[in-house]
Amino acid sequence: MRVRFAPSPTGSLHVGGARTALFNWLFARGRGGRFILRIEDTDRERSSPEMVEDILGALRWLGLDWDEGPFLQSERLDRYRQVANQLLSANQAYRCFCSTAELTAKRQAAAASGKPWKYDATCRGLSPDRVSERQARGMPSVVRFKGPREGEVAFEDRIFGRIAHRTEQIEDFVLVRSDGMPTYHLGVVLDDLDMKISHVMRGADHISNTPKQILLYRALQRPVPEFAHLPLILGPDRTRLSKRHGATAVTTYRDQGYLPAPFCNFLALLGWSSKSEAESLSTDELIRRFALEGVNKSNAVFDLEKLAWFNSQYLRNAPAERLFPLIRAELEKEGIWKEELGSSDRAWMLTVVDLLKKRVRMVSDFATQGRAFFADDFEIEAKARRKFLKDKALPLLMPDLAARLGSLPVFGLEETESALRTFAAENGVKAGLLINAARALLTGKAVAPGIFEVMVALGRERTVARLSGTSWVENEQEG
RNA sequence: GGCGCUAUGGUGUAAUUGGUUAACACGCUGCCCUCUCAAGGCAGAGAGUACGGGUUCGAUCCCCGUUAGCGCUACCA
Repeated sequence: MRVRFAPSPTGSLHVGGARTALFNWLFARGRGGRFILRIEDTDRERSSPEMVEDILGALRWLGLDWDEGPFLQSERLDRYRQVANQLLSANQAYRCFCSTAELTAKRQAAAASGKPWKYDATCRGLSPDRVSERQARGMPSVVRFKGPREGEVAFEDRIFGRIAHRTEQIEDFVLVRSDGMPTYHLGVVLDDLDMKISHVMRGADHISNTPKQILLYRALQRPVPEFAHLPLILGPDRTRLSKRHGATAVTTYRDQGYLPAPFCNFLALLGWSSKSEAESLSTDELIRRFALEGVNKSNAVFDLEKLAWFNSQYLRNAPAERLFPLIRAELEKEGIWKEELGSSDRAWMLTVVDLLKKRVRMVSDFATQGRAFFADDFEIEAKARRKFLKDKALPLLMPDLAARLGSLPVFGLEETESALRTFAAENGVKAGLLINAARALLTGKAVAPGIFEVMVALGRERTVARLSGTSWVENEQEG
């Protein structure tokens, strides 16, 4: 069993492409097949090497490793020309000299009068003499497939079932452009043939192209592979996902702090169902369960909320150890990484990660939401001030509380809690008032882990320093 | 316009391939817990399966039509 993913490098890898790649990969990994990567870069204008790099990078990030390739179509040009010539001499293709201008004029005329249009096969019957005469004159030409004029092309799609077209509605499509480059149709079938692809799994936007390709297989007298077309991924407005809908490139999800495993998990469930109750599945489970039978036919809407949920699930359940390198990268990005965190303070760092991971949605949140744990310079966010630092009694109470905590013989969870609560009782205020004020002062946030866990994590020294500091007071009085 | 495909709560999907009070997850609402926010627990709203016809004792499931959406209709893939 051999499958492939064949993106064209005209843009970065988008979520639809990633889903196609993932399905192919899951299919191969689940049944001992080979996953081949091929780059369809025959469109010179729109393809670029940078995009090839982007795509490879995105696939690596997703963890979709390939067994063969990447093969570039631009390196197989001789092969396409050879077969095109073979088709030409077998009278299964012909040279067409119609100019783009002529063609578009005809097409527009047809459209204007509401008539359907397909290439009118003007050059199909050209005599060999005329052809060589025109070529001698240097007239540019393309090679068109000489399709059958009657009959039917049908195939059994593994997902959509039987799909049939009448051949007369298929035009004589172009195989080789006037610049000598093959078109998509020639490229795919030849590559899939040469690379011995057994299952062609791709987006449903190719479903109407398949009959053309089958005609080519027939002309070449080669067996047709299995086809499995995948429903498309749409934006919230049910139109095809595009930049209009926000982020479509998988690298932007990577950069935003999503993790590959939950990202794949989410993608896998777009158009496919494991038929199990649990949806949060590891990559291994996805591999084990994936089957073409579970793929459905209708297009799916990309739901960011659910993706975020998968991500937070994964984060919450992941061992701190595994998250460590990712968080380190985020801290470096924020400029608050310190070498000790990787050595002497490593164990401490892991406990902080365990503390934070339960209420985080993205990896980047560790560096933003959790900044106060790793750095002493942090802002107290406006929301925290507003919610927790307004009380007039606070400027007097907090330094005293700090002193009380500072004098504790043991600085643990229970000790800090009972110290704070008795302090509150002595001063006739609710513990919550002090707790929340401490939250703002210690973390700079209105949202944080349990306050005594925070204190213990920060340690006595930093806790006392932050609680007794008074720089926040003036700001409050102004506001 | 032509051709093709699809159609279950707001979203993703289920429903022993004709027999269920139409299920699960995300999201949403309320309550509990509580030091915030999550998480967790509990309760709940939300679809009668696009619409209309058939077939059948019985249709989410089979057939036809309509509508809508999507795809293809390039010397783009």
